[in-house]
Amino acid sequence: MPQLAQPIKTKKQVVSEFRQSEIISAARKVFAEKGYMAATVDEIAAEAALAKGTIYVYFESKEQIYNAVLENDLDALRARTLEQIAAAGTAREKISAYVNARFKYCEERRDFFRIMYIEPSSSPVLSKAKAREWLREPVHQLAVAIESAIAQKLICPWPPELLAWTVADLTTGALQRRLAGTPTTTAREDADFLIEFINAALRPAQVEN
Amino acid sequence: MPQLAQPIKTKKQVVSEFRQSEIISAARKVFAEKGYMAATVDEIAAEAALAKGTIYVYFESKEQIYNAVLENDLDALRARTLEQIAAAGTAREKISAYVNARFKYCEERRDFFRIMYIEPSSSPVLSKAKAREWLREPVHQLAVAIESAIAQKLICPWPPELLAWTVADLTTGALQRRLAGTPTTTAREDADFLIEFINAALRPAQVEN
DNA sequence: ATAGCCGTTGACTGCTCAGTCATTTTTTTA
DNA sequence: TAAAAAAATGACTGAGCAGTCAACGGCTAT
Repeated sequence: MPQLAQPIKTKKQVVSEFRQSEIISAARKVFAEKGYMAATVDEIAAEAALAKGTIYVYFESKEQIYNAVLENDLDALRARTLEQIAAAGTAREKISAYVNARFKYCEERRDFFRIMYIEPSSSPVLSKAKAREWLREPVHQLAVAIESAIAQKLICPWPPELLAWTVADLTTGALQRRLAGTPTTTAREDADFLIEFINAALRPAQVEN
Repeated sequence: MPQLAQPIKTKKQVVSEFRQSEIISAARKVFAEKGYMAATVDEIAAEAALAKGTIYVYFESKEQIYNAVLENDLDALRARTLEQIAAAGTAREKISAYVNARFKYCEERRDFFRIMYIEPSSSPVLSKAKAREWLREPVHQLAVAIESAIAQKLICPWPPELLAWTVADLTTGALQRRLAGTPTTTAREDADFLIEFINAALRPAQVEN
């Protein structure tokens, strides 16, 4: 029985993970189209080119599949957002990085954003609440950067947390609008507008000395 | 047979409308708690203290009940928002009026806003799309006012439509956040922050003459 | 009082779908 | 190549629920 010492993952685990990610991809597509409730496990199985029974070998329930999709994508989105924020220098640049990261990810992962924003959801595990949870850390990072920029009098002294959430709201709102209809503007234009708009609000008030 | 000439509505119609509004109220509550899919017509019936059969005398389907709830409340919200915008003088005041009208209505109609914003929805008639439709007119009114204020050089020349939608996004975002968690700030504080923030972004750029 | 009308009722029907599991197919091992 | 193990399958079951309808009771008119 050839027992290789190195591999941490057995072949079984590798295959299992591959199947899981296949199922997740299929599920993402179906959930994005139909929403949680209207999507059926049979449809997910068909999309994944598997029988329903196979799905239940890798996941315990429809709800677990849904959670796996969300957690998978939310994790990636959060990681990328944090990375971009960290790479940026000033508070203004970090805000810009936040907006751009979200816009970029939204373009790449249309289906995931449909689930998050447009989706007729209705899962027992409110996706809205989950999304907000995953937003907390990036938004907090923005707030920290904003706070220090205020201390240095670089920007207008708005409450940092509130301002950071406002940046998030503006981004979310713009993306939702883009996903809902057929946008007349490019993503770049929308993102640039937001960034300029926020920057305008951040200008320190003219001092009347 | 006493036939009063005046009444336009027959007794039958009055009773019918009364029952419909009773059912709508019950349905609003149940839909806000459970979302469209998870809510059952039996629950709505129980909440309205009626038998399920009676519900189907006044509405054709669960979907029709849902539409009735949304249309009823969206109509009222739009009417009120337009009214407040119209009553305000300057563009800045109109923006202020918009934000305040939404905040006020949200306080009064918690359940309706839950359906709109938090709700695990999943109806065949996407409520998100409906809400956006009903937003169009108020937002357009803002855009018109903004456009003329820009022409008068009262405010910074942002694209009017985009700016108006941004005001809507900020309001929606703030309200969603309030509904999702237990807010640490008062509604007044949140609304005032938004209004000040927007006004700051609208300051005409300092001219370096 | 009583006949007839009409709003109300809730047990019932049919359908959809999540989740199961005995069977079949594929892969591994010897 | 054959036996054993593992993976995949899809027909089936049971539960939940939208929508129906025959029967009921309370009100009105005579």
